[in-house]
Amino acid sequence: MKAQEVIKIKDIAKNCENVAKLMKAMAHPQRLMILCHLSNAEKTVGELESLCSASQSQVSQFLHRMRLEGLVESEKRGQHVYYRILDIKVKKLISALYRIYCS
Amino acid sequence: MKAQEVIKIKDIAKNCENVAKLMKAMAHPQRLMILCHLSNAEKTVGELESLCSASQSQVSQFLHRMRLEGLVESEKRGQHVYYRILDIKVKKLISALYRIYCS
DNA sequence: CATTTCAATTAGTATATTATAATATAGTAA
DNA sequence: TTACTATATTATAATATACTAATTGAAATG
Repeated sequence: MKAQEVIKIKDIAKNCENVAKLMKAMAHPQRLMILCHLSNAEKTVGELESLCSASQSQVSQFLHRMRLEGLVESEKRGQHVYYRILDIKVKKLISALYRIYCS
Repeated sequence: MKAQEVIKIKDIAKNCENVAKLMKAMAHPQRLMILCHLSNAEKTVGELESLCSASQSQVSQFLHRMRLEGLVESEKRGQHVYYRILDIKVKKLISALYRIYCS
């Protein structure tokens, strides 16, 4: 991070609604975990279920919400539904979080 | 951003609770706006009130919450209470958001 | 066709969040 | 003391979110 990066408030202001909305959608331990897993590769609902130790219903509901908000997209192939990240901003943000928290 | 940065899930997993908590605290249009203003310089409650077009009560409650969660700290000087960002991670995250959304 | 598997949906309850309005406190100035 | 300014607190109502359990749907397999 640049030491003294000046945030131009006008630039942020017009985006605050959108940014806050995205953050809100991500701001849940298991939704965040789901996104982290998806940021590496697409996964099926069942895989996410065990990876995130959440119930089938919960995972399905989390994914539903995140699909509605444009964070992820799904595709049915064979007997599974594969989910992957749709919004590139989500990937960027996950990377940023990774750098901030895991370095 | 590196094109194909691999997120190590184990690293994230143990932090998901904390990261989600921080994001949740930031994930509100006006709280985010407050933090953006504070990321440039400390401000009084009254200043934030007009900068963020929120009611006195709202700003006070937002600040209270964010103080409880360790995002900001306050100091009384003269007749004003000055707030500033306490958690360096908040500054880093705001910078990251700025880069993602405003470039 | 019947069964199984994977996923989505629905309903119900509990909890959290938000906005608003009203009131309280603390410090300063007159 | 009174009045004023800055900030905090409280109560309430409306809305949103989260969790659980149960049901449903649809495709695949026997």
